[in-house]
Amino acid sequence: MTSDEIRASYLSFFESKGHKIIPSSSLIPQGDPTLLLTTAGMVPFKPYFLGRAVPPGPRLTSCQKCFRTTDIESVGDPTHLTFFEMLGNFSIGDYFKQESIGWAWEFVTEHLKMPQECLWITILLDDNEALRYWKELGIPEKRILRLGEETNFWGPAGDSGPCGPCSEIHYDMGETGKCEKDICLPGCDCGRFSEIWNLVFTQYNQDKNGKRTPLPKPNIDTGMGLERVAAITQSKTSVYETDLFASLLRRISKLVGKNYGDDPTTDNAMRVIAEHSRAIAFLIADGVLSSNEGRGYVLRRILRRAALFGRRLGLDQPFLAKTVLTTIKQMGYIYPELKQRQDTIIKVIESEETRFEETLSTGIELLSQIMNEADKRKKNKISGEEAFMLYDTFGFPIELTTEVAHARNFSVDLKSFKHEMAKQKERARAAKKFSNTYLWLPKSLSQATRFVGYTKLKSKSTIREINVDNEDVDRIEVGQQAGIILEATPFYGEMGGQVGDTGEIRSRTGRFTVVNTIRRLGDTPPGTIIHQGQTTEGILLVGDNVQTKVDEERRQDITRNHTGTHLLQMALRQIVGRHIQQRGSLVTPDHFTFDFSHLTAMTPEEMHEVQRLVNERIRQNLVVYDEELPYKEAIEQGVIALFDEKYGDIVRVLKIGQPVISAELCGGTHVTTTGEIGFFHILSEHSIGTGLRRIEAVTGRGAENFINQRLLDLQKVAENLEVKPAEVVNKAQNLSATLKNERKRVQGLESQLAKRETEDIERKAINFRGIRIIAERVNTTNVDNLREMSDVLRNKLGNAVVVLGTDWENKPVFVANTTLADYDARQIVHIAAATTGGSGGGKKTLAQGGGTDVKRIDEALRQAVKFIKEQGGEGRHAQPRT
RNA sequence: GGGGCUGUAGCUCAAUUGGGAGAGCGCCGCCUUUGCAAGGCGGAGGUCAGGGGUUCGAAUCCCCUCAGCUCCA
Repeated sequence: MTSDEIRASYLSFFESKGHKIIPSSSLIPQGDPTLLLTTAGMVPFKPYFLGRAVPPGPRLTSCQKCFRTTDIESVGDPTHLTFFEMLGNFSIGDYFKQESIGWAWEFVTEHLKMPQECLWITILLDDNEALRYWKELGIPEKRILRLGEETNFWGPAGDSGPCGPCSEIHYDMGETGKCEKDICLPGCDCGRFSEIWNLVFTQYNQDKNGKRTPLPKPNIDTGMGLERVAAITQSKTSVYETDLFASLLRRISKLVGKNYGDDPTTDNAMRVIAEHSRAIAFLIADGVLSSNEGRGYVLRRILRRAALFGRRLGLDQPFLAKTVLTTIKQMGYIYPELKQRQDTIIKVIESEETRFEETLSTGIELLSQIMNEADKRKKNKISGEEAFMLYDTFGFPIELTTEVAHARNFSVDLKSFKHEMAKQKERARAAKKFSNTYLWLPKSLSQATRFVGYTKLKSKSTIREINVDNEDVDRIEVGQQAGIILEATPFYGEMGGQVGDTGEIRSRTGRFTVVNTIRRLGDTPPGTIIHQGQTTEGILLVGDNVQTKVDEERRQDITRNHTGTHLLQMALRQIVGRHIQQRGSLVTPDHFTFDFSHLTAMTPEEMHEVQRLVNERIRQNLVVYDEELPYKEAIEQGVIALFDEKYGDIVRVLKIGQPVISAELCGGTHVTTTGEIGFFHILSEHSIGTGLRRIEAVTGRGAENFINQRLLDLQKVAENLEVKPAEVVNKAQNLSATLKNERKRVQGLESQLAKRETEDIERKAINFRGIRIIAERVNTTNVDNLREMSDVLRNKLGNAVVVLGTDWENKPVFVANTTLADYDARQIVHIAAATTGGSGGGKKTLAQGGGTDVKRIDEALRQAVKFIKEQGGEGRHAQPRT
């Protein structure tokens, strides 16, 4: 059976058992910020299991793309994978153990046609219920193993939540001859047994103390690895020999010019490249861009690892685009996102691969420097610190350090390298902070708050809950801070980047000022809306009828900015490229930011063009309206959805224009026609990380304020330059050119003056025991000139000690210059500078210094002369230095 | 989120405890010469990424911002 046949047969089998087929969701878990990547088939169904969202049916089945980072370093051996496909069937409070076990057996034996005598079962020690169902199917008890909780109990994820025993089906591939144990059974690591299917029976809820209580409606969650099953049905010993990898390995061996299977080390490297090529293609297709954090970092790591192993096979040119293309070709018709984003995938790979080449060559350069240094000291060891520095700061892989070092008979202290690594990890862990999210979880998980704020900014409602300091209360009085939940509200709770509303809630007896509105975490939209603020009058009670009123002006500012983000995204996609994807946004009353995926900085022309297009759309006064659609239908229509966002089954699609120029899934508030936005202006565009850019912009009143401020600034500049605003640019250009010329002219004049002054001073030289001493105050204010003058004087006079002082911006400055061996310019300048309350230094032949008291410059020079005479006073012969 | 490194002439990079901004290549001019990266002499080109601080004095030390590289979570 081919892998395509297995996939199709699994899904149709469970469809025939009343399951709804759910297409694989993104590798980026939706609505679950705690997970880096989708690691199991059940991840997209978690909200259903937790009762947070209504499933499309009680029985579901899927073939889910999965990615596990834990085994990255192990990839290359015949068994480990980072990317894999997981087949699964799920019961959400519907069927349980008996059906699950029966169907699993039926599918494996009748559809996959696996011989019964090769199949082994494991169950949890005392799970006699599961045992009974397996036995009823005719499986001999000797092939059913009872194992402990470490292998056969699942969850909870974290410290509490749903969990339960599991039961696994293992396949016996026959004696490998490699096993050294007396009895070889499932779970043995010799490779004889392959775990193909895990049936999880979630029947308990575990609380934080570890106490388990039975769930009223237990669930089923199963997972069967497609790759492993394919290996068995195709009678292969490794997943890499299946049809899933065949064409990839063929492509790689053609590139490398070596056969797969000839040499174990080569095979290992080829497997790494094959595995990572698949993973790279799927990660990028789901919107991951290479970066130095989070998912992007996972992508970068495997991409570089693949490139590294390619080098080992002698590939010195970028090659990953080619292998990844093979994957796209093979899998593209099952996962259309691969084909749709092919261009982006190739682009990302190529840029990352060349970047890695650069990293490697600087690393090799640095490493050989280190070794050259060590050679000089007759050492042939690279310390852990050095190896870690190469890795941590320059990204040079430790494997390469070892490799290059060994080639030159150097050893690497791997032990202390690991120690440095552990320290780094500890630092990162210690720095992990708690996010200051609102902690209150309302006790009554009643239905979501009805949001009426799309059309109204005032409404009547009833108080459902009040909370003070994370505890439910019945009433609040003046001055108390609290959170309030209403039956219905026009207040928009912070979501999708749009900040919460402010305003007030009034009852007959009190008034509450809302300073922020948020939503309860973990809810799928629309969620429970919580009004945060303070009682400003009287008292409010649970059950009170209230009048709500949103701060209208502020809301309208927010609304204009929010529609602005949609227009901006439309314009970016049209002008910069279809690959532009929103990665986040922040919409406040005064401005908004829009983050998007893009590899390079935008050009000024692009910015200008985007701005022009958005403003044109505003002037066209297009109608803005929303529609409610099933999620799937919306996606099929090509509506833009955010990757990280979790959407309900029925989604709100925000459209602009007829014909439509923009359609996005969005829960936010918007203007009714684009003309209301007034004006749009981009404030800045900059990088927020590799492949990520941020645009900051304003609309409406914000834009007006901004433009006014700019015009005012321009007016002031014009006044200062004494020209009309229109002439400011010319004037400024002229001024700076003039300034530059003037500076040069002044410098020329000053050095001319200095030259003349030098001649005057030369005559004032004192003769002293065969040398000439000059200690003079000069008019030149420029320190450079002072230095030059001293040079000239010294050269002209021959055996001379020159000290010059001047007043530079109301501060004394001194230069001492001599080439005579008996005099130290540093000491001389120090005496002079100290006299004026400062200090100085430099070289023995030329030193400079300064002080604070300009009135003492002359005194300082006298002190310097005195010092010089004392130095030379011992009658030694002064020797000119060469 | 927490670290490390880098930013100096058009390009590649120097500049020792803080004390005179440099080299090579490239560019312009002149001379010499016609042979493969020619030679000689002369010249232009710098807000030392930007801002603030410490200091008599900052490319150099401290803080912030920007840009790039990199590791950890």
